[in-house]
Amino acid sequence: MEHRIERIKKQLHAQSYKLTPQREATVRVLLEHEEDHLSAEDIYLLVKDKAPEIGLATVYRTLELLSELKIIDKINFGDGVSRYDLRKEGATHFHHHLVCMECGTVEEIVEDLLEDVEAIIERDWGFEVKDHRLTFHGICRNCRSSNQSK
Amino acid sequence: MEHRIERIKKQLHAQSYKLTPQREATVRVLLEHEEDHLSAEDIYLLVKDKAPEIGLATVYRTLELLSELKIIDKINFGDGVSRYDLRKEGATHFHHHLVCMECGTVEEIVEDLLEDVEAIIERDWGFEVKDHRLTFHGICRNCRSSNQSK
DNA sequence: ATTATTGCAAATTTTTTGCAGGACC
DNA sequence: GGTCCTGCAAAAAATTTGCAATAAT
Repeated sequence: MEHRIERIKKQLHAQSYKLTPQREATVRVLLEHEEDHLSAEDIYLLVKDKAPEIGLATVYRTLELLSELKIIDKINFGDGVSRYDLRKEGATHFHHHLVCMECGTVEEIVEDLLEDVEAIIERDWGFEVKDHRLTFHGICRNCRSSNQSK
Repeated sequence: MEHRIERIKKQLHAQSYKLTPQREATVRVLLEHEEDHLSAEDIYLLVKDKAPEIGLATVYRTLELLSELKIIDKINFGDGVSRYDLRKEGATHFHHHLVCMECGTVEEIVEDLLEDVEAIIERDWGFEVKDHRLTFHGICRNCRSSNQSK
């Protein structure tokens, strides 16, 4: 945990940004909720516990900064809200998501799975892939088995 | 063009919705701009040419209805706006997109490409895939070649 | 000192809702 | 007559901006 904060601090410093207390509090919330997919508002409320004087605008500004530095990714699951997701350590590509249409759970997939597809895109479309967003919508394992027993 | 309107009309009637003049005007705009990825506001402005008395709220309501019936798909490329994209005729899955980070052009990919990946998701995660969103971010063919000549 | 960063309030942007009036069986 | 649909205006939700005050180097 602490070493991840250190790493992020270095990434900021490398671009001459500072890890201010507000930014650190925000990063800590993101680390502590790595499994979740929090909105700016969600994050704001959680950060307030650590740093009650923080403003919502600062949270937005911090999230934007972290996005630019590719420390987090902004993602949208179709409700009107942007959500923010920490990149996995050392990952160059954004991970994938399985959104259950029944219970709303979001599962993460770290495996690449797109190597072949990206090769085709580069070969047949001449498009140089830098990043991707892949989300599957469907029914998760849990909902499937509870449906069956109905 | 006309037969596609007819088809959509039938799809609406099948769920006992009507293809009102406002809805038809909206669908026509979508058909005429199939290559583009218009926002609700964009669509509103274009529909006003055909049906000047239409209100923005009606456009939103129509787009929502068409989304529910899977005639169009709502998509978000990371700017703050939702965009709407007609499904290709007979397509069961949403098509993919290549977004150029340099010129902003959005290219469409109709080929499935995800069959293998979806099989893995179903097999290894027990997740029943119903639909997906796949967007690649990178540099398009055009920008790559003009970069090279610099 | 200079520059980056913050909190607050106000402004903007995008989308949704309430409701009275019309259209359509 | 009842239901679906519409336009308008107002409201709500999400995000951004301006600016004066503060913190860091």
